[in-house]
Amino acid sequence: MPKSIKHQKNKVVRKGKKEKKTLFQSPKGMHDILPQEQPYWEKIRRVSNQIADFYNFSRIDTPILEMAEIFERGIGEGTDIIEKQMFTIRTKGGDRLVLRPEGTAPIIRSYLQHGLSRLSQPMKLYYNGPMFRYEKPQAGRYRQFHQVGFETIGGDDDPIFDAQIILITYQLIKELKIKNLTIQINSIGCKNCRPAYRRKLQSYYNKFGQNEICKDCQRRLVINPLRLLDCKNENCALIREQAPILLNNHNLCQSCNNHFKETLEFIDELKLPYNLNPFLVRGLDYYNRTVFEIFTEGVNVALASGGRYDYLAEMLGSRKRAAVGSSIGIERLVEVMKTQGFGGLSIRSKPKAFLIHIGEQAKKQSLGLIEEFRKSGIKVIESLWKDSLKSQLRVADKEEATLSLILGQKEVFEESIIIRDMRSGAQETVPLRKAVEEVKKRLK
RNA sequence: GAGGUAUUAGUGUAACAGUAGCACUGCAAUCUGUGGCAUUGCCAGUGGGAGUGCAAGUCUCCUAUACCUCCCCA
Repeated sequence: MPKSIKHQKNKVVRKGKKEKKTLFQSPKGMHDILPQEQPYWEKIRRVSNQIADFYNFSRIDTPILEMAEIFERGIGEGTDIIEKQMFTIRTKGGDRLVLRPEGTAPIIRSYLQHGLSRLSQPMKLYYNGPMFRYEKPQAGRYRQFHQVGFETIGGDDDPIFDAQIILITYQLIKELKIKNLTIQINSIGCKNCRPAYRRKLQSYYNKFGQNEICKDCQRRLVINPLRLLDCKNENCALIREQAPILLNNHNLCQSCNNHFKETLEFIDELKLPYNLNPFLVRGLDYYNRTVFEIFTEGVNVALASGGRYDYLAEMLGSRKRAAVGSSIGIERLVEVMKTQGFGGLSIRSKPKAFLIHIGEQAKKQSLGLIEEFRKSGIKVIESLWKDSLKSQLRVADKEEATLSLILGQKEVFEESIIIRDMRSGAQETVPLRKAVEEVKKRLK
């Protein structure tokens, strides 16, 4: 029989037998956080809680959904986040709700709504939760992602608040043993000086023809001139070299200049590794003055970013209130922790003892016996579905139990139990009613 | 939103258009009262859909997802 026919047969048989089922997947750009990844997340939660507690930041949680307008007013109509990246829901009552694309605007909304400005100022708040942006996913860029953020709201605009936000953001990342961090920092001025600078920049770029400036920059020139400074195109980079810079020539007004200078002085004092980056601009409209991003070596996206946003409260219908904050991308941290070999993380505590049963009677008593140990705070695990002593011991070994407790037919009859030291292999039979006490003694 | 690459058991990988293999993991037996080692066996796979062809993991198209360069951003 020729091969070909045989193959054909096989194919028919295979297709006839198996109807292919398409399994469901998580939505595009949205991921499960599996048990083996949880230790990283738990570590980040723990470190951020500790840092927040030490620096006296109180936790705040706001809804996942907010009125769309909060972001439209705060982040800015011209930005990608608003124009293309919001998941929008229309309620039956006609409200436009969105899955929050970031955490700061909702917090200001909450701060204003609940009159937190009447408590002692500044209000120091932190949050940790999922954010949503409808965009094309890539490594380090997801449709659902998580941020931890710190906000200092109210009081005056003392640059020491800027420095403290930068410090704790930096320390949080450092605490996770992420190496070679650098802080990029810049000041983007205020309502008084930025418009003039923006015009200056526009007129500079307008000197160049369409052939000299890339398409993106031609668009930026109209929509968001500050972003011109950010372009990665080679020609544009050349042009940029001669561009007016905010930090020079009194492009920043006197008060912004002083504010930035003082901020840097505090950071110098802390000896944080920063670079003055006059080309750093942020995509969100609400920023003014200090802006910063934190990077680790070898990753070209920021792990964290933030800045001052004194106008946000005003944009949301209140009066101007000094505020500065930061947000940290948890997925990006996890990714770096993995690649930089942050090992040895585990959430579950190692079991102290492992209960092995042999025979029906022992199996019947085992759940109750484990409860005795739980009451005494001793972690006892088991594999009660397995019947053979061997396989139960094998599991005990794999789970790295210190002791094994063997309850067999003979022991049930005698009301005793065997305690086996898993390292030495030494074992001893003790009365069952003294089991907890004896295990405790051996665990010391 | 624009271009590009990839997708083979749970994981990591191999296969010139011609028998889908290996390693780890898991399960089990060797060994129904003593683990780690070992041996043997078992479970499990070409993302989905169409096309070309005697024959498709391999070629073509569509689709889904992931990733890369942009846009933008945590």
